[in-house]
Amino acid sequence: MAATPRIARGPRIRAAPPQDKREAILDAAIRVFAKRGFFQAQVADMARNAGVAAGTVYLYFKGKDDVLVSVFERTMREAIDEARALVATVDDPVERLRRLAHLHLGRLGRHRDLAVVFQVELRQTTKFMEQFSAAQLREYLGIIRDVIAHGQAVGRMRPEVSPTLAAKMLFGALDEMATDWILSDRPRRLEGSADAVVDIFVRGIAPASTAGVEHAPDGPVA
Amino acid sequence: MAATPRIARGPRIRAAPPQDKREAILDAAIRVFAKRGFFQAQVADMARNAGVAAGTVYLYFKGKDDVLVSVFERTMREAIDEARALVATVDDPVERLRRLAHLHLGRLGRHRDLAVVFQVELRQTTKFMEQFSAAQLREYLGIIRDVIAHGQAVGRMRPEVSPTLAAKMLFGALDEMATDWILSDRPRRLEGSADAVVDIFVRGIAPASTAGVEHAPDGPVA
Amino acid sequence: MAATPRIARGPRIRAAPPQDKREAILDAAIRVFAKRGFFQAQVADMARNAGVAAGTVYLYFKGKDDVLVSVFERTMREAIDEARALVATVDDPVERLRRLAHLHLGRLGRHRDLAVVFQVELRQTTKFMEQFSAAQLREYLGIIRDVIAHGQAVGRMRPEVSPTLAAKMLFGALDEMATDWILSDRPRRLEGSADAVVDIFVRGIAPASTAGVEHAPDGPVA
Amino acid sequence: MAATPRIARGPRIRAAPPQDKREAILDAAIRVFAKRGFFQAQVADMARNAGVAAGTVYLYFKGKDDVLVSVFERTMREAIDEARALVATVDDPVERLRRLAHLHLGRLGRHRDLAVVFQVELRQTTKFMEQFSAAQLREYLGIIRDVIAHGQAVGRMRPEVSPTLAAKMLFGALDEMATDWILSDRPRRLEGSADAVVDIFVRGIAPASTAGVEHAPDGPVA
DNA sequence: TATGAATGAGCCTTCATTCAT
DNA sequence: AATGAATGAAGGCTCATTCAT
Repeated sequence: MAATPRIARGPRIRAAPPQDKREAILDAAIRVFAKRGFFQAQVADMARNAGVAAGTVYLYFKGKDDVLVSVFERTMREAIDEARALVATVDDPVERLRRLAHLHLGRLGRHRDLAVVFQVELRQTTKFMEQFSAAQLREYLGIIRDVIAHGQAVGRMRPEVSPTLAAKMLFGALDEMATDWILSDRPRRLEGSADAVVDIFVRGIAPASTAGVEHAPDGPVA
Repeated sequence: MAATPRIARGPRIRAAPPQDKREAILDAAIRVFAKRGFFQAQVADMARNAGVAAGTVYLYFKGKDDVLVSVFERTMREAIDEARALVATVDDPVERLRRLAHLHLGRLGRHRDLAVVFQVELRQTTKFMEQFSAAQLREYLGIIRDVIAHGQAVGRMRPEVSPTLAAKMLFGALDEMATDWILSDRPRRLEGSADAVVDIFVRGIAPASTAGVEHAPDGPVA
Repeated sequence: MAATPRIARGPRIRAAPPQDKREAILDAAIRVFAKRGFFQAQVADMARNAGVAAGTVYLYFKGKDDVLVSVFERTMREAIDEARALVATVDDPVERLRRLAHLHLGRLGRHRDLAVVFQVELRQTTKFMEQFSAAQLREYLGIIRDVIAHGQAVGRMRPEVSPTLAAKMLFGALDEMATDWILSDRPRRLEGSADAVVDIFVRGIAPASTAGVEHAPDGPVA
Repeated sequence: MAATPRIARGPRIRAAPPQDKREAILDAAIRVFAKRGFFQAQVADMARNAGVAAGTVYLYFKGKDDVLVSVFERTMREAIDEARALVATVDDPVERLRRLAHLHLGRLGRHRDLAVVFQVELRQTTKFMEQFSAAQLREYLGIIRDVIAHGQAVGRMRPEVSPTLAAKMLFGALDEMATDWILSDRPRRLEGSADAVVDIFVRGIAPASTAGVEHAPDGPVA
């Protein structure tokens, strides 16, 4: 979303076809992983869901593991790109966090299956994930960390707080909202928790002077 | 703790034995689950690790699933009991949270394998966990929530914050510390993050007036 | 049944005890084999049913197989003894067959579980039965065969019929009645089929002259 | 039989294959069941015998049970079809029974393994067979019963005999021949007993007047 | 004798992956 | 590129049997 519009340069012959199936398989995989869990999911299910034969999966992926990793990477790439684009657009540190939280919970809230895969399945597989994609997670956390560090630099956030720890803390808090949302039955909107979480968090890392000062949730910040 | 000193006499023939093996299997299971992950763990491994035959596992558990559930339940029961005992001992709301955080991270930090199982394996299996033990998780969260609600009642915490949401937020933040600790290689102490997390969190939910005020860790509060 | 009343001679010290359990296990085995089938039956079930511990079974039997063989042998011994006693009492060949059929179907009809074991379980296990107890089956069939041969000798049965084949035929016919009775739900009496079967059979092997002649069921034959 | 001669041309690419393996597995299963017995038979053996991998069995059958049931059903279908065809061809009631007996014993005599499975294995498994295939057995018996009932209608058989009981009796007698043949070592032909059994049986249910009268085996009856 | 906890060999079944078509 | 029938390794679970008590 909000992807940098690719300048239609060059012909780009043989555009979509080959990757159509790859995408279809990834989408099907998300559904199946969400419903059955990674280990219980069968490659044949993914294939059927994607409308291809089981063998075809192996034309696009090295194996079942690779499909999961690819789901992770595709999503993280999008998330990172969106987060980067957001930071480039908004200047106020607090507003940046607020919008990042909305982005995060919004994405998961819109794709429940994706949320399940990320909150539930990817954890359990962390073991083999370590070898592959920890870098992207770090990158994502790094964006939050940098926003906080920048906030400290401009005096909007308390300097003695570790930006790294604070970033993890915010991420963890949002994560818990997502996990909780998945496990609960009530059909409330996940994104609805974003402001409250960020509010508490921002107060928590606000400089002593600003504390108590209403941090203008929606005010003319950016 | 402080078990009633058994008068060293009397028959007491064949007293404890039966549960020795059950505990041994649970401990072994934690090690194996931590190393291989639930689905890749083999019952035979658990048994070997516990020093019993594979079939013996089935004398104490209904199956592999039951072992995992039992690990969860045993640990949660302990955690809940400890948390309850703590709340009964300490009165200051902020101190309660600080001590709960130490308890939480301390326990996981002391048993890395247990931490892995809880942060990684139990997530992925949430699916079948839902049916069994969601109640205990809710109970644990409920303790935190009540502490916050009480803090609000006594004016130590901002009343417009949802105690439920705040509890999840704190839990999620601590959780992320644990997950991050597991995935990182540096041998720092997990419990070391407790104060920083609680500090930010407590500031985040502090009443406007108290913000910035040092939250007298052990002072004569109650 | 109708066992020759043992003259109460001698003290018979230490009478029942030792074999009480053996008998109890055999009886329990019949019930369990009938309900679950030999291969699905568990030794532990038999033991529980007999009111003893699993290990006790091995004090009286070499193993599960031996229990089945013993059930067979105990029953066959009784059947053979009864059949012999009958033949010694009755002289008329036709009446002998009639009474043998009643004995056979009566015994099975009275103990449905025993019938199930004999008609169903013992067949499938014939393989390992061959090695043990084929002899007793032959002995039982031999009694029938001898009755027929005697019937031929006294002119009551057609001489050109093979007594061996005829014996098997009668046995098979009775057997089918039992099998059918087991599989059917209707609570009719198994022994009720005895006369009809024998009637047809006896006519089938009757000398040409006697055919159609009522075979004087109980009349003064001998 | 007498398959329509396929014109030897045309594409006919990949015509039969799919069921080749299924049939091969069924044939192999008969051999293995005959040799080891159902419960002792291993799926892997069946597969090896059929020249396929173990997993392949599960492409054609739901499980081991299903293989046995399928053996039964395939054979019964053939037997019933043959019996029906025979009845449609022959008119004389006695001759019908004679030919049915030959068919029955001939089939088993030609395939000793099949005979073993039918006489031995299928009995012991009657328990789970009840749920599946009792109908076909009844159908088979029904054919015999109808032949007898018809024989009574045309005055060739005694009317006071129950056709159902008589059918079971004949079936049981033939059955015993087969079982006995299996257990015996002598290499005599099983089908050789057919005439003798039918002869006795037919005399047994013959009308008083006809008794003793040679039952014109092939004469112009119908 | 009797017990029953413990053993561990054995096997059915699943399913990721391959490969001939 | 696509298919899907075939493969075969792998592992959870059962249960007959043993043996320390």
